[in-house]
Amino acid sequence: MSIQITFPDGRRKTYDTPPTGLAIAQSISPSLAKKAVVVKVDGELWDLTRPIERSASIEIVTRDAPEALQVIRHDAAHVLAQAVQELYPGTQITFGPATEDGFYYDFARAEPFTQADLEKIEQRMREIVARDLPIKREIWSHEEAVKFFERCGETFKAEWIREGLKPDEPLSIYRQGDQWLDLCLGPHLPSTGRLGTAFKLTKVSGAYWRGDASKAQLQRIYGLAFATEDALKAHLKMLEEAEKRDHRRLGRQLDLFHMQEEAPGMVFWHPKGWTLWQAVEQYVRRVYRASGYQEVRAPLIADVSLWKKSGHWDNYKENMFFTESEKRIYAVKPMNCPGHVQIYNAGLHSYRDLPIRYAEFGSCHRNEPSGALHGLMRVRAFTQDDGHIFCMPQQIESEVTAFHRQAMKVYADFGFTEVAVKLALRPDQRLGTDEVWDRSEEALRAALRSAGVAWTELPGEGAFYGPKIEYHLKDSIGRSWQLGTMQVDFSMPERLGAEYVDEHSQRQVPVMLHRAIVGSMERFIGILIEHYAGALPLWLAPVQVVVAPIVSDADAYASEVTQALCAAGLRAQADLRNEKINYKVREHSLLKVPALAVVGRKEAETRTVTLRRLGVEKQETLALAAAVERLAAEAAAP
RNA sequence: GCCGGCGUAGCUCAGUCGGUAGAGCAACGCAUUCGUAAUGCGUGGGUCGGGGGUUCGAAUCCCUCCGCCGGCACCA
Repeated sequence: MSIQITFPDGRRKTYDTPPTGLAIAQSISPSLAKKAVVVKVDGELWDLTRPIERSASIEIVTRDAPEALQVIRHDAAHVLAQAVQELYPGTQITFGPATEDGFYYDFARAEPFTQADLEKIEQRMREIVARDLPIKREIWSHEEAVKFFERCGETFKAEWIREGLKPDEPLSIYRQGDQWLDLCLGPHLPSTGRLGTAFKLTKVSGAYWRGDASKAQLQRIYGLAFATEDALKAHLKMLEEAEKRDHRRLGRQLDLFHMQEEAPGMVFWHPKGWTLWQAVEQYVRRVYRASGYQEVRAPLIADVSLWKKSGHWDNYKENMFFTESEKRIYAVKPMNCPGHVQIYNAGLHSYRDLPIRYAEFGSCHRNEPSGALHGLMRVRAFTQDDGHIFCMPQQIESEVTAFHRQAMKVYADFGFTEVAVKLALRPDQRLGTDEVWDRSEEALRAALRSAGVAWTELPGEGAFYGPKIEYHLKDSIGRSWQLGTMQVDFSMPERLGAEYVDEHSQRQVPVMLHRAIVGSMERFIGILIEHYAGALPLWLAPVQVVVAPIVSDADAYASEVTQALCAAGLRAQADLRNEKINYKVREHSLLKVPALAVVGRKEAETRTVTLRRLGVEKQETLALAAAVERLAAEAAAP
């Protein structure tokens, strides 16, 4: 028997007996063996202790390699599980994967874990690391594994093996020390000591068994884990910084909006916040016009009969608000599409008129589950930059690609470049035949293909009336939110009786495209605030310039400067309070005002202003007219 | 909706063992006119999220409702 191992540099070595990754590393250098985490065998990550029984190319993965992190994190989850079972006998193990910054493990236990428990558990984890228990991989048969876990009272594990895994496939079991083991795909570190100390348990929460709300609720423990202490520290620092960018905190600090108990999930916009809103709205309105949309406005409530016809009653009523008057029941609109179809239906349309594009800053109410609400990101009352395109099937692709280009331009104008594109496919609860869904999904794929973008697909996540392209952006703490969307809908136009007359004088049903770029104004503004940490670019800033006199002798001139700035279309304010300039600079800096125009006696005499930009200590003194001109030019919307 | 945590002045927060609520900032008043991130002194401000209970007495203990926060589920 001869096994040929190829190294990354192309060198080869022949072995008589199957070597392990650890042995190979050891033969290269003891320090490499010490740093080794796993071994990559023909591109696949293997345990260092697993014999390599065939010729292969290998690469030793050390703890500083990016692939090492997921192994370290996954190991941390297992060490957590062992610690919990040692401390709390009777607790069942379920699943515990690595996450983006650490790991979690779900346990079945009647008593929830407390913060004090977390400290004890983390302490025990450190002990398990110190014990440096060997981690060994074993292969068990399906039947053997089910029996074993049932005998131990691990009913969740046993259920998973019975229902989630194929009976004829052998299973890998990882034994950690003599006592503890878990079913796992691996790979793992050779021993618990290699996990290191750069981990920290962070939070507990509930989680449903197999992600299903109708099944048992488990106790999830989350942790962070990194290769080094420094990396962990850096991550904690990052989280602290992210908290300062939180739009809920900044919304209060910058006096943009508030929410209160009487209107959960609904926003009270303050003057400054509404100014920001208007800046965004006016920008989007220009986009509407430039891309051939006609702006419309539909009622906020309509008789339920309309929502029964549209399919919302059957598919969406859990999320709708209702109201009643004179024995009629009305629904508060959760979407704008049926309203736009009514406007479309008010006239007769020729195929020559298509595509017809309607747009609306559509105010929608959705009765979202209370636990889903989250600042401006997830609300119950929101306004969409909604639009519906009525077109013929052969026009779908060009409409979708044009929309895509427009959307990417809008995101770039607001400073966003990292937009994730996803394609959400047919959900279980839906309208229309499979054949129609095939067509709709393929139409969107074709458009994305021709736009030349990369996308990921999300099976089961489409709207009940059609598949959708989703545009996602991340908030300050890395949560991803859907902003824009483009959806193909072959169902609703027919249900609501939309028609056009084709070239043969025959009535046809148009296709409807649902689209939004910023998505919800609320969510978009939340993302904007976090993206800029409150320091909005000049064109969006609620207050663009504050004119601050140094002495009251300059008050009159300061008012004149303010008027000149306002006359040039700038949002300018004078700060005539009897405060020192230091105080004013500090306060307006904290309020993230992008430009400060300081005027003292000197400026008043020479009719100049001294400009100071947010966060920049260097100042520049220039003639009043020149300053106005410069700021006005800079404040122009893209 | 589910699990857990939290709710005290406009904001950020303290409040011990159940003994009748406090700080800083902000606000207001007075003084100060000052050149780039906090001028000084003084004053007012609270149904301790709502309701109920235990107790001689509740911010504090118990029940319940509401909201918020973290996660899960949901998310056109």
